[in-house]
Amino acid sequence: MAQTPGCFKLGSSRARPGRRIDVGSKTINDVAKHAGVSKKTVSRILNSEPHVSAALRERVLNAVKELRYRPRTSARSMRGGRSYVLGFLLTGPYPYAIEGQLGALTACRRAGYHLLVEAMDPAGTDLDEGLELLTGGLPVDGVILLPPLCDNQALMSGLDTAGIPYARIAPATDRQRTPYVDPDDLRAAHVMTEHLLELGHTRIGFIKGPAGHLASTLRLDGYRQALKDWGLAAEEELILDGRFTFESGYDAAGPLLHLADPPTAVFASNDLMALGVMARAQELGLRLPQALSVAGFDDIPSAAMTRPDLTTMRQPIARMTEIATEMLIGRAPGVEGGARPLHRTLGCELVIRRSTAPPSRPGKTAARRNGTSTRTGR
Amino acid sequence: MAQTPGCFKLGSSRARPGRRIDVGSKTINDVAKHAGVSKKTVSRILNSEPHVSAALRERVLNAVKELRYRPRTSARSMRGGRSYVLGFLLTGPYPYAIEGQLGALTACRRAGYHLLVEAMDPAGTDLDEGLELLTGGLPVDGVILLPPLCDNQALMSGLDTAGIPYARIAPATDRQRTPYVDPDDLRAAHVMTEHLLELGHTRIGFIKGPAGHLASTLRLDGYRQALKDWGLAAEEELILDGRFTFESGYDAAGPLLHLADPPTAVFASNDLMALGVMARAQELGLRLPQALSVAGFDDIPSAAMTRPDLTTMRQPIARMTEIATEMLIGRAPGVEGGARPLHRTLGCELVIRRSTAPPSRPGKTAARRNGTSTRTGR
DNA sequence: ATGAAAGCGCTAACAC
DNA sequence: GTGTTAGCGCTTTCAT
Repeated sequence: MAQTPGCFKLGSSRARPGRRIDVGSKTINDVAKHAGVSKKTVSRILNSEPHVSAALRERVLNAVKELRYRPRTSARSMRGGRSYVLGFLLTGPYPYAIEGQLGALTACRRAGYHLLVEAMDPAGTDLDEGLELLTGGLPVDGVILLPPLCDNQALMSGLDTAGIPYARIAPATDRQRTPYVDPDDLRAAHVMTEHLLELGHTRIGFIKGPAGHLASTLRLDGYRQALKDWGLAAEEELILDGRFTFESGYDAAGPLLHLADPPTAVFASNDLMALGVMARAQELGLRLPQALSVAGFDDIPSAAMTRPDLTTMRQPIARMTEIATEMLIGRAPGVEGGARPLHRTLGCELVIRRSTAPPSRPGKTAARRNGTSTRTGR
Repeated sequence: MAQTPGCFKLGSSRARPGRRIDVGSKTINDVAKHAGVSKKTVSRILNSEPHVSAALRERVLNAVKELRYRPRTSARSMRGGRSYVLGFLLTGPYPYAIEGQLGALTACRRAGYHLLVEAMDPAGTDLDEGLELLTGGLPVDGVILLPPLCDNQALMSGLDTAGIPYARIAPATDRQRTPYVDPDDLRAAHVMTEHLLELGHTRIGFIKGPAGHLASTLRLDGYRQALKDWGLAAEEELILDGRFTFESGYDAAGPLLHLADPPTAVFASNDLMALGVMARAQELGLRLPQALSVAGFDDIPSAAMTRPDLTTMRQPIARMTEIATEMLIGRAPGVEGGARPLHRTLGCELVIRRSTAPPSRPGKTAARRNGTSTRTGR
């Protein structure tokens, strides 16, 4: 069979039988000796505790650098209260999960934390097992919750009971309960609607998301608000139900496009539905964007790859999780974090592609209210 | 400011100041006392070491269950050689990364392991920092390497030096070096080409992947092989270069479709390029699939969401990482794993959608060799 | 402001 | 087969 050097133990000055993880690594004792101080002093400095003279601090920090010393997390978490590990829960193969992890990792690396992923059924049937994983073997200092887990009551209660802090991304319920970061859906939908209005559209269809979903509500509100700001009445026949799925967009497009006076543009409140609308429109023989402008929300990878490519709103997923992670680390036990804001709302970015264009049969021009903006939010 | 129950410490019988992770948790001492045995016996049983009587084993296992005891990973890894943590390296927001994590987690959970993610620049500029993360703070017992990291020589050498085992997914180089799992690209491409042949196509274009990429080579070989099996000559004018990107597919489609005798079908060796081909074809006014069949490879999410939706090959990413993880765990230090196979090749699944159909202007029928198969490989 | 000693929960080594 | 002892690398007391 094949050789597998990747799997053999490699020797080292400190290697002992059965100890692979020690390869080349220094301990706090080595640093203390090298700097001529006690272990405790090194520890104090590494944990930025008070009562250390600047002189010693520098000496120790130098020794740390020279020896390329990194404190063993497992040893720290034995005596101390922190594990320096954060949990990231995965509910399924959603592309935004990776982006979220990348953001969380940015914050983790900066703060010397690690990120542990665990799979968890969104329905929460394996809740107990999942919680045990988070608290049992390798207890985490905190958890980052993305939709749909961020609105799972049972999970949140379980975390509360276990005493594990958590920060949420775009939570729809119980918003005062924990720190969270969310996108400015209302403003973003407003901006997108204005984009369509500026193009000259006045009959703009809207496909809603599932009821009870906060983002659904906010995006619809933003749409209504923009129409109102431009002196237009929202016509209810142009507002259809959807469920944030491709199929629901496809299904809603039929009735919408068969209206006696059909819209010249459709704003689907997420990309999946927008793609569905485009698919249906093309099947009906409509040329896009001439016969129909379509706009989405989310900027999923597919958005850039259909023809015409989709105008949409990009959410700052990575930034949101990064900030949420910072909130979590700032509030981890043993760290002062009282001054940090608990909530943060981030703007979205309008990505104009070729699925939106001026209408070929323009309606009466709407009154434009103000200038163009590409960034929404603060 | 808002209340944040998620962030307060909760009391517990064993809670001490600064120790949150102990909430409600039992130690090996509790179990030993409860079962009336020594710590070591419990330890032996939990680590399935030999020399324990069945009677004690049961008693201890019962105590473990009753007390809901889970050994603290940090304590185990202090004394023992294992950390019970595996590393998963992220190079960017690729959708397959999540699928891979899910597969790895399946194997991890089964074996009591945890999965730690770290971001690593595919170019390897932060290689040292990344390796330090893997070996330093929370040392991992092994790493799962997906493309493109699985062919990064510097990274592999670093892991070898650090003595960290790794298993790879679909490695292109140095295949005898470590355990790996890969898809049967050759056979899958053969099956896809046959699908097109069975539909009646005889002029089938092929868009290659980047040179030096093993999958590129194998997929091209599969295509050539199938043509040959059907008694057709591969025409070089139908085989164009690509780089596995949407743009490269789009670019290659132009020359291909402007040929004097253009193909009636195109097999792009990945979905991104297939989407590019479709986009270009539609811009040229071709109706799909009537005027042109397009097939891809990978089954990325977008494949199901373009119109017509894309016929493609689904790779068993989750299964592959699951198996790779098992290889890794089986070979982790302290565990016997000599008998396990080091390499494994998995079949892909042909997903027939509406982008492939019989040609509207059929060429001379090719000689069919054998029956249809949907599953490739073993 | 600094250091010495104790001990976290577990497993390796060595008794018995 | 089973128990005892020691100690992993760190942080916490508590002394100085």
